[in-house]
Amino acid sequence: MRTIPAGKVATYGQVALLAGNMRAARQVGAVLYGIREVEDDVPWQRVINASGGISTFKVGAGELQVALLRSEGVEVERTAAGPRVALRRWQWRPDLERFGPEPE
DNA sequence: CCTATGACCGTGA
DNA sequence: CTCACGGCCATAG
Repeated sequence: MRTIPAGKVATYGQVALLAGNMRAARQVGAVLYGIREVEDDVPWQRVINASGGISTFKVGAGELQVALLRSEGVEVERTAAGPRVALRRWQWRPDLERFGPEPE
């Protein structure tokens, strides 16, 4: 997760894949659940679900995540279904980094 | 060993 | 766009 660049986001499944098991997305979330926000120095805020939404249920954590993402340049829009990020544009694509920004 | 659970995912209606 | 379903697999009990 520390390899995810600031200003980009990754999905749980994506992280799971990078970790070796594409189908262990749930475990990724389970790990994040136990993260010590400050001390562990991992950009947990860059991990969102496959729909571009925030998955945490911890009160306040969602707001914090949105704030953190915005502070690093990621656009988070407010929809009826809650905060949402356009993966089309903000998802980290390790294999495409050298091609520059994704054009919408 | 067996069941229930969950910061998930993809597909199909 | 929304919703339901089935699949996943490490953990906890």
